[in-house]
Amino acid sequence: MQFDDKVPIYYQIKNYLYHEMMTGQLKPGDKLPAVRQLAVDLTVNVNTVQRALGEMITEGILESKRGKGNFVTMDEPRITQLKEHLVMEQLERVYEQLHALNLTDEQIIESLKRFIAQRRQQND
Amino acid sequence: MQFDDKVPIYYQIKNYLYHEMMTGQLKPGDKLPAVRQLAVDLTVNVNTVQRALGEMITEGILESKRGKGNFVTMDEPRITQLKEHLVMEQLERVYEQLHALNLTDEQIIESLKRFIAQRRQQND
DNA sequence: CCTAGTGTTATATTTTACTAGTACACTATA
DNA sequence: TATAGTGTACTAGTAAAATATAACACTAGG
Repeated sequence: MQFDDKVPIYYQIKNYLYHEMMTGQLKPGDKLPAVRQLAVDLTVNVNTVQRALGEMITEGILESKRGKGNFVTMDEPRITQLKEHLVMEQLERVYEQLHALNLTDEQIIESLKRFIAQRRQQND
Repeated sequence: MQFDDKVPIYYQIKNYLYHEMMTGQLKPGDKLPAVRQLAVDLTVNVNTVQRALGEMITEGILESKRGKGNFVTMDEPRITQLKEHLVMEQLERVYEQLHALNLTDEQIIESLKRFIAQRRQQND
């Protein structure tokens, strides 16, 4: 896994795991790889992995069973709820920032549309 | 001024000054308050102010005249260019994050629209 | 000239976030 | 009950950010 120096590794690990869950590669009830194994796979320290998992456990999205492993919660609504929360967080941040740059609501929407259209042409 | 612990103070100072410029409270050619005055106003150290201003000078958005003060550049296209750059930065970040949460391009646009609509009802 | 006001630079210190190493605690099972 | 596999906690090292303090450099005006 490639890490971006601008943001903490543990945060990127969380994002990675969120992504696995949102794309269904990690399903409710699934067991995660052992923390030491994850640490090896991601070439980071066990504590860095633990830091990420610890926060997700606090969020109620993972459950840890000492001696057994870490598991994705069976509480599916909790997962949906988390996703919505994460989306809202992102939207609030970008809205606040663009609003601070003196863009109107309409300009914010338009700029996002243009960005995505432009991005499509280039990549996909 | 209120600072958010999650992001460096010097960075928030930059954002504050950007905002002042984008909303026209700081116009091209305007003189900024003295660094020591800014430090007092913002209750931070002179070096922290200098760190923010230094980066903005490197960006070509501010000009410093030793013994006189710091001034907003007269190069208006540079300001426009910077604004576009800042907007793009925000859009790229939010797009990447929401895409990672498995939202399609259309869903991303829709969620932003809904967010703004909802926000309008509550506040304005 | 001298002085007050301005930006600039340098150094040391403190604080905090992040990461790492290591030892501890629990579970299953052979 | 021994052992391998698991999560957890404690402690320390590193780097970035912020501060404190001071000295330096330029400008304008008396």
